[in-house]
Amino acid sequence: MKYAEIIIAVSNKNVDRIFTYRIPEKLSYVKLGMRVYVPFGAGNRKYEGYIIGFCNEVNFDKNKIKDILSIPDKYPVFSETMIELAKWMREKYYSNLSDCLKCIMPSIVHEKTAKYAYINKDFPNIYKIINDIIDKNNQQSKVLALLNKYDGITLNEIKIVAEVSDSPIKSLEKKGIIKIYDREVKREFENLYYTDKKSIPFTPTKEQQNAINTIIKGLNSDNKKPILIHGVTGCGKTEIYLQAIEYVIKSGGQAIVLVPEISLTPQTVLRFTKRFQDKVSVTHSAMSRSERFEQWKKAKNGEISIMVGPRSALFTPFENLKIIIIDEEHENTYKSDSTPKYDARDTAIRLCEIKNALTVFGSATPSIESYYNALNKKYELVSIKNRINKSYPNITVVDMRQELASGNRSIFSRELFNAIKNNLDKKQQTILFLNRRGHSTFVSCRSCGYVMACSNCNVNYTYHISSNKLMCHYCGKTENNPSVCPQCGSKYIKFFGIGTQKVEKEIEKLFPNARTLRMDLDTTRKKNGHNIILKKFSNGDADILIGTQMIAKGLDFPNVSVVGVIAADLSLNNGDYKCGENTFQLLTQVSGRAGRAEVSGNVYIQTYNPEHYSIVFAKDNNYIEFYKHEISIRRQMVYPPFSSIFFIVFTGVDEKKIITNLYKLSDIMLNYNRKGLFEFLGPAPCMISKIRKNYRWKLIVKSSDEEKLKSFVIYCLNKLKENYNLIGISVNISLNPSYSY
DNA sequence: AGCACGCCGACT
DNA sequence: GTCGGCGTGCTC
Repeated sequence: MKYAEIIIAVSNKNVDRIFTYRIPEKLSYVKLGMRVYVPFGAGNRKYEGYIIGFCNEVNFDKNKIKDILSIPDKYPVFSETMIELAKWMREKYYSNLSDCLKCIMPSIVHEKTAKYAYINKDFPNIYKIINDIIDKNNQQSKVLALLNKYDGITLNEIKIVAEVSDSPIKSLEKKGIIKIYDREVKREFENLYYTDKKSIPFTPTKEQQNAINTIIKGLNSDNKKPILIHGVTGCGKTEIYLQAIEYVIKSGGQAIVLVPEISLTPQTVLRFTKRFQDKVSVTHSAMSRSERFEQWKKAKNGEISIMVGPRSALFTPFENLKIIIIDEEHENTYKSDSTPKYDARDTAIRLCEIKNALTVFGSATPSIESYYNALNKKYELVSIKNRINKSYPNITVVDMRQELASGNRSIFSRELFNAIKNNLDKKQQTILFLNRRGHSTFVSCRSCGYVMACSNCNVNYTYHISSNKLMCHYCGKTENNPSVCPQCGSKYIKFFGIGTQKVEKEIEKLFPNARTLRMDLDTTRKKNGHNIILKKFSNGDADILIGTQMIAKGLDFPNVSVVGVIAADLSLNNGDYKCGENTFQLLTQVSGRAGRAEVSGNVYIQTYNPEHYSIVFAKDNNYIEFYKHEISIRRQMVYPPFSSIFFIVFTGVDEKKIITNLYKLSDIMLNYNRKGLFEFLGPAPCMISKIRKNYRWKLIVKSSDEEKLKSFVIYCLNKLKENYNLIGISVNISLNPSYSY
């Protein structure tokens, strides 16, 4: 072949296409999927490129063709399969091919650099020159004023904050007033997982055997359907995975196991390393790039057969991939929030289609979408109803309205208080859970439990301290903050806002002798913070563990017999159509922490909404009834899976500018929505309406036709870009995001 | 992304 | 007229 078809490693829609280069004689060994360096653009600047095809003829001016410069690696960094997968991701997640390929490639090869600008202090009389330019009040002065304040920021930040194109920055560099350097972001690592004594397969229960048989049948079928294993907590799902993988390995196949987050599920991960020892490799976020690259090479060379890791482990280059297992399928960590915004579940299914492999999802509380797919025969459903050697905890729902009526204004109900007290006396451990997710506060009545909600959206209002107003974060509607409850007239209607620190202080006040540990974003920020806290707690160095949802996941502490949910309402009212689902999943998970071994468990769920379906069905441990209720709401409100929702987010320092342009976009969309195929909500401020001086507003578009929706949104965005100047606005779009923006 | 081209206003 | 600054369009 004379020419190579190359994707340039530049993240920009304008260059998101194939460029053809000549293969020089000395580089004739070049292979598909290799990285290359090529001259590109008028300056023949050296760029990285990826070979995605070859050809002998071109249909444009041959004089334009340039030669490939060099090949940096000994082997291809992705296979034909991965190129196909990347092409699919480009379409599905509205991104460009180079970003998708970068995402799939081992991370060692794409150095993460950013361009930083600095004031050139070696330049004679530099500050006099700077002040002269600032006085002239031109584009360059904006750049310099910014650099004067924050020396050494990225070019991207300058462009956004100072609202300039790159021309004035370039001019300043040419004059020698500023300098621009590439700087690399580096990471440290620590090896946390090692192979221990080999574990031996258990004899499966009837239900486990049935699940294993279904997987084996699926593996041997030509027409593979994804399998959803819906199994109650503690039903032995991991053993099913282990035995299915055993089968795969025996027939020479390879397996990928995705887990939500390694640091939060160490016990599950150890089950894999114990069973398969050096055949298995684990990747996690604390690993260095070179360490991960080692694992990548081992996988490529067939030295390992199993990869356990977070969603990025999906791109492990196994030649004989036969199965992808996604544990805790409902977790939102399976959706990426950086470009390309892929969903590991859809992407796994696509990869399995290409590879003729089998996808297996597992969860005690499957996502509504997945269970819907299973009931509609898109997935095969396997249900496991019995726990192994474990009884269910006793779950008590405590009505906090009655506590208030009885004069108890503490954050602990009398029942939970007594349970903690007794547990301390018995020297058993307690977990207190507070879902402090999201920064928003909602307004509710402490007498009757009424929650202020938007009539348009069936979504609760968010309280804005600055304006003392209620606002719907879906459609933008505002209302005054009521002084009395519209339902019962009580004056105890106010916004909610307690955090884990407050819970810790209360415990110290009420139980001065109790030893407490707090686990949340603040206490785990430092390296290995999770493990230190968890180890202390499992060693019995503390009586009470207080934490956010990070303590809800698959942890197993045999001595924990009381679990308290301080305010189940916090996750019920986060202004998202998924909040009912999230609450049910969270309560089920948290309850699973109590009484896992000999000790029987008691769970106390404190709430102002004891009759809310998410709480009622979590108490009864009844996923099926919960699903029926939730799916009827989704159908009625036309939320996923009955529609697709596009979030368009504008971010920028100039709030007025992002709002006016988002309204312009909304006008364009309304104008082109002649057939009424699309439904709009907003513009409205994002959940977190300002991050690092950048305001964030969103527009939501809904439709039952995902393909039409996608092309409509892209078409309208292009119209906006053609007619208005969007400098200083960063446009972010994503489909059915898992968290509310 | 980053380069050249061509337009435009300010200044000799 | 000329020069520097700035937006725009193209890149195998």
